[in-house]
Order: sequence, then C-alpha cells, then structure tokens
Amino acid sequence: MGRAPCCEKMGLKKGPWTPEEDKILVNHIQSFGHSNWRALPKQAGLLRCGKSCRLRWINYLRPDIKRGNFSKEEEDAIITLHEQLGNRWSAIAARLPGRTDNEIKNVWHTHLKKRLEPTTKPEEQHGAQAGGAGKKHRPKRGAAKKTTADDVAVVPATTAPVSPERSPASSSVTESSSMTEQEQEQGNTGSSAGGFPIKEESFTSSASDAEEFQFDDTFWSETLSMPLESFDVPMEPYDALGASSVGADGDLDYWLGVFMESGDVHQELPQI
DNA sequence: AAACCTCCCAACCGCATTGAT
DNA sequence: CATCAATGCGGTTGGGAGGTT
Repeated sequence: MGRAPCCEKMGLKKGPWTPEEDKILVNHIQSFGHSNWRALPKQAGLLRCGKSCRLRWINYLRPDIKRGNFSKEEEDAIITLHEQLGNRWSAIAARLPGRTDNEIKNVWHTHLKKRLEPTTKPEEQHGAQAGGAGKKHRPKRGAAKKTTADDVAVVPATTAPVSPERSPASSSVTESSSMTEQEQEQGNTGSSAGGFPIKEESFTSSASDAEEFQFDDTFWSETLSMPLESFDVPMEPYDALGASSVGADGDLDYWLGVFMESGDVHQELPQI
C-alpha cells in the first residue's frame, strides 16, 4: 500500500556512497542501532533516504559480511538452494552466512546461471567462441580486482550443511506464499536484518530495538575492541572496502578470524 | 599503445508484505 | 476493519575495471 516516498525529496543524495558517508552511517548505527531506517538519515545527518541507508548497511557495511569471491562450495550451495527456493535470494542468503541476497543474486546472474544453462554449458564457459573478442574465458575479474581471500578466507563450514534437506515438500519454487516456517522466520519476519542468520538469531531472542542496539554495540566493541570515539581512525571494514572497493583481503581475514573466534559464525551454520 | 568489448558490482526502482493506528 | 506508514525483497541498470584484439 502506501509506498514510501523514498528519495523523491529534493536534496537527497543518490549514487555511490563515499567513505565519509559510510563512516557516518556505521558510526550512527553503532551508537544507536537502526530501529527506524526512515528517521536514521536525518538523525545521522546523512542526505540519503532511509532505504538507501538500509541497503548500504545490509549489502556492504554490515560487519558480518563476508566479502570476496565465492568458493566452489558456496556456489554449489547456491545452485542447490536455488533449485529448492527459486529466486528467493533472501532465503538463500539466510543459509549462506556472510553473504547478502544482492551478492548472491549477482553471482547467480553473472555465472552460476550460465553454468547451468543446459545446452551451452561447457561452450559458454570457454567463451562461446574462443575467437572474437575472446573475453568470456578470462579468469574472473573479481579475482584480480579483489584478490581476496575468498578461497582462503571463506568459512569452510559455511556451505557444507546448507543444501540438501529443507523439506522436500516445500521445494517447489517461486511460490511466494508457500514458505516454510523456517523461511518465514528467517526471510520475512527478520525484523531488520532481512535474512541474515547471524543477526537474525541474535535478534530473534529479543526483537526489540534495544536488542539491536545491543547487538551492534556488542559486536563492534568486541570485534574492534576500540572505543567509538576513535572512529576518526579509519576503520578497516568499511574504510578499506569503501567506495573504491579496494582490496579487502586483510579485512576479510580479520573479520573471519574474529567471527570464528567468537563462535558466531559456526553457531549459525547448522541452520538448515 | 589504443580502442573495443565484456563482465562484475553496487545501487536504484518499484512492488509486496507486515505492522501500527 | 480499513487505511497508512515502513520495511523487505527481487529485478534491473549504470559505471568502472580488466582483458583481448
């Protein structure tokens, strides 16, 4: 129904986020949580709409996001999950800790989909015709661009438990109304995390703004073990990943290490 | 060495759903 | 019960970067 007016208001900025904006947003969420996305930009002093802030946070700034290329296991998991869930990216993302629906969606459309294309499976992989511009068979650019960690840092157990189960009965695809209880919990009712198991679980036990605050606060203080005031100092997570998407290698390793140690990641894995 | 082509990622848009009043 | 407001989700697009010719 009443659709949010969103960025139609004049003066609201659009387009790529600057490191400065990222900093402001992270700092604000870190301090006050994100109970109200609509009001958040005003409170934080950002010339963005709440929707944009939310997207930026969920897809990029959240500390529990795993960046870098997808491992083979993750890709396989996505394929399997997609067979079961269809294009319900948020539901798929809920089963891949650290991955966002947007990211998964991108990966799917960029290569997984092609890979599965029945008729042209191997050919396409080799680049339809090795001749021509011959661009298709080149190694993933992401690998060069991000050089990350990906294969190295990817949480090993991440995808292992993911695939097979999920009540066969519910495996029909694309039914928006035939969600399983699990999905409903994870995908839809996710108060604010929009299908992120890590956060979700943390929140479901409480589900109040206060809790969200606690989560963020706790998380940041634990992982960064640095006071908020020191925020002037460039923070690895978003700073390094900032608008230019500079290599996140170190960051990824760093965060993964932190999560592994804290046990947060593993707790979420056996989700299926 | 330059130009062209393709790919990938981040962000936006609009609709659907849910919750509150 | 109906309406409004806010959030969540999926589809689509634009810009930047890298590779090949």
